[in-house]
Amino acid sequence: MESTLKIYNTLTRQKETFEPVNPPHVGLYVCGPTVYSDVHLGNVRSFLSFDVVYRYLRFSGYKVRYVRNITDVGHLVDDADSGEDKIAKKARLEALEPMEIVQKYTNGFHEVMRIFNILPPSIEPTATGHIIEQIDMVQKIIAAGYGYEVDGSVYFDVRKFSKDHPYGKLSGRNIDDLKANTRELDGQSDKRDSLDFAIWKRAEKGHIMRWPSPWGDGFPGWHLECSAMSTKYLGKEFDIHGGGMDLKFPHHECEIAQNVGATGKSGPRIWMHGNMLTVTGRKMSKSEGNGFTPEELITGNHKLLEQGYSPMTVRFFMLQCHYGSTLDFSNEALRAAEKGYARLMEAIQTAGKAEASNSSTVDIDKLRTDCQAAMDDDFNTPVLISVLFEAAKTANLIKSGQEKATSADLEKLIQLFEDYAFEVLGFSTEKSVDSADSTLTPGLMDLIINLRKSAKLSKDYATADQIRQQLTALGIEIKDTPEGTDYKIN
RNA sequence: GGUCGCGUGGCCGAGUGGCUAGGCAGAGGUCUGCAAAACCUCGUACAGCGGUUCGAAUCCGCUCGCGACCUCCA
Repeated sequence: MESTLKIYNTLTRQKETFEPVNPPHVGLYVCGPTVYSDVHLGNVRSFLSFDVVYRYLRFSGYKVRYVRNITDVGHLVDDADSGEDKIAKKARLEALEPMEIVQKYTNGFHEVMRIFNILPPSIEPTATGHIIEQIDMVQKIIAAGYGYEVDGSVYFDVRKFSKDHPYGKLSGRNIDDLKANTRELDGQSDKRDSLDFAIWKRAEKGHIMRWPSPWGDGFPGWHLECSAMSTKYLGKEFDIHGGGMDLKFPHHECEIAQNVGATGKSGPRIWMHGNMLTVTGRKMSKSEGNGFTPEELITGNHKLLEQGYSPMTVRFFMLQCHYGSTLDFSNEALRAAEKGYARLMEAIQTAGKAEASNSSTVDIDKLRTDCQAAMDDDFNTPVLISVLFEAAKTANLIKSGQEKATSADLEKLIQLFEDYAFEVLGFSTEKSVDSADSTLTPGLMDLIINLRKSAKLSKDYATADQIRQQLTALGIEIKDTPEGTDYKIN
């Protein structure tokens, strides 16, 4: 397969032509959620970005194994090593079993993914399900000389590692700067050096989540799971690793060090980082408390929200921005997206109703080429959407007879929308599907429209307008066109 | 403080040496009994100051403003 896809690689800071390690297979790993609280919009943006990456790779003919983990252990609540496991803490607060917390928020996460039409990954491994693999990796790191045990905990020796291998390349740091700027934290006395990070942590008494290990009861370090699971399912060398920009350092930097330390290989060839969602210029984050749950977004029940927005409106809104740029949330922008999305979907419906001609005045192939070029250029969804709007305009012009298309061209146009709007961008039509009414409604609407038509023909505009008004009140929009009357249920 | 990034028309947001991004809002027009929808036309924007160049929003330098990471975060 000849690749025309270019991807911006954070590691090299440039766009690179995508060449899979083992074509036509592609290994894609994305850092998943920590399931100790509800996902917020910023999380959704990240998973959405990589959903489109996954979709486009598949669409381009690759056989993609997409691994997105569930972090159900290992992140600490407070400062690094002195803290208590986030999930364990939440469990105590809510008087639940840790795994009950994990299940609850995992379910919630899946529901949110479903609502936003984000595809499930090929494998969704959990950290707790890969303790053995993680212990194994710790042992390999120790054997390679980059790990040391202190009193039941194992740390990664960053300084020693950096003598043999580059450390900090991904995030553009050098260890001397880091050293100078590292905060001195309580409870770090076990470490030989403040740059070092835990890969296995001793469980104190009362710590609920614990597993036996060669170093006593404990739990895996925060960065280890991704290294262990990506290696297990995608190999020592694979294609793409994605995640949020905020994971670049230290999380991804540590992952690389662990990979090299344990396997001799650095893991992914390409690192992709999605940028942050901001609210009035500030990063939306859990700690800032400026995010919304998806439910609040959809219902509009949040102080920052002037109204609710449908999941597809949000999806469209986010994809109108490149994944690598920050995207600022605002009601005004979301409302603009709502209208734009509706117009696009409307035009796609229109394409299906257009009449074919004997000849064409439109160039659908050009549109398709443009769509591909947009996505090939580092998944440039905003440009793709702009091309889809051109296609939408084309559809409208064909329908109104200002342009002509053969039936073959109409087919191509419909297929273009099918491919790029639905399959690649993952939009879906949100019409309220009420199966019982779905056959009745068109008949009723024809009846009503014909009544109004009769009224209009007899110049009884009062009646005609009344019908229109009352339909509008019911959420049905009447559209008079030169070809007749159409309607749209909002 | 260290490292990195950003600043585009009323709003959102692509582009990154010369060729219309696109959406929303606004103005005018076509169509219509009217309205809506659809379509057409329109704004001639790139933080500021210098420099490189035949030519810069796009490259370089400086200034101002904003942000991210350096601590769990997508």
